[in-house]
Amino acid sequence: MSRRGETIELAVLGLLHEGPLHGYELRKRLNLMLGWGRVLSYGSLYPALKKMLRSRLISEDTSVPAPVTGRPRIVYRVTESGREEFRRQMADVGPTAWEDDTFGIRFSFFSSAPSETRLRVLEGRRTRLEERLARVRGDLARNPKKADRYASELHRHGVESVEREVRWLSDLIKAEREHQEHRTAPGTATP
Amino acid sequence: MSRRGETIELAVLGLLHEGPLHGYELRKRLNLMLGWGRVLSYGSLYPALKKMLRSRLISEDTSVPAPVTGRPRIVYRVTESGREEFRRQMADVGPTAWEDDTFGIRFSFFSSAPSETRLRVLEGRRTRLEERLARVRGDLARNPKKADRYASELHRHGVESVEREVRWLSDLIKAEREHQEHRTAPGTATP
DNA sequence: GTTAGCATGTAAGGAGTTACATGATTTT
DNA sequence: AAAATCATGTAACTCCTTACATGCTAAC
Repeated sequence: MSRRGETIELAVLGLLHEGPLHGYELRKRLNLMLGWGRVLSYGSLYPALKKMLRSRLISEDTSVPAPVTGRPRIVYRVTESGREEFRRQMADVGPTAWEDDTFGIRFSFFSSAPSETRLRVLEGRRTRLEERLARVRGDLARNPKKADRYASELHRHGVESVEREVRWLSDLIKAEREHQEHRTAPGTATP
Repeated sequence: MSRRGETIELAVLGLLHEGPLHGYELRKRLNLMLGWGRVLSYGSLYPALKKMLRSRLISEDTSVPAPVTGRPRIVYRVTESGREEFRRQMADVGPTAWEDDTFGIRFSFFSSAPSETRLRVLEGRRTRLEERLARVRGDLARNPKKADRYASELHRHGVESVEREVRWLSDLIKAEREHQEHRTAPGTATP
């Protein structure tokens, strides 16, 4: 169910909010952010930047020479339309917001999202993970002949990892709710 | 670094070792095995099966009618050359063996791999994860201005998850070594 | 009667990788 | 003298997804 989607685009938009950057530097930051195994290639980043230029989400500045090699370095900035797009995407609470690839990126920029959106995305993510746990457990119950040591060990570890993430999300949701509650007038909560 | 690679092929080969299966059933098993978010589409499975037919890794049997719909159901079997290929891949100890997508599949079929290979793959995987931890920690040390609550919270959780997986691997490695030691003559271990 | 599950496929397209191409500077 | 880091790109390709196409049976 949908693992696609402009992963890089949102991350670039978010990073450029903190200040202008050139491609090479951008890739390093992106790798830190997407981290955990994914190493983005230039063949993927540069075409993505060109595409974003064409759709006016960012603008380029070729006039800055690189300090180390004399070569012209291309510095990118978010445009106003890019800022709008970023805001729009960060306020989105559709299913794509809590899928594996996108969740991490959105979470990284959570400070830029309204508290209400944060809560919805966290809850959506938790529900998705709980659905997976339910599915795996159901399949396991219907298919109890699995005797292989390694296959079941992998399963056990997988389930535990997901359960751990669910607990992590629950803590964050709780904190987010408490934060919301002392912003709204106490005693005026929806009954 | 390389997340591609015939992920499905190895999994299909492994599953068919346990007995012949048709596409629809194969997809269900595959989804359980790759689990955790990945839901394989038919548009991905059927062409892969055709390709494997062409390269003679599997053979088809069209003569079996489906019990539920009367429609002809296509049952696949591993060929001898498929078994060879599976053995070859399961004995492989190159870097692809411990990358994210492939590691899980190889691990699932670890019973079919020689104990030596298991040990190498587990150690390779652990080393890979430790390299990632080192890289992330290094980047963090060089870049200490990260003050954003959410970004650093995500990082913390990521590091903890990877550390957990490293501990899991260490336990498995230990068990695998003990298993090897009581197979080789005791007291003859390499000094 | 309509939803869910069984069952197999194709065509178009997206997102990203690998490999190639180039070249300067700094560190080992 | 070699390797690493800086810096930007293109072309070909791969793997996989989405959407489409078809039709039957069982359960609600």
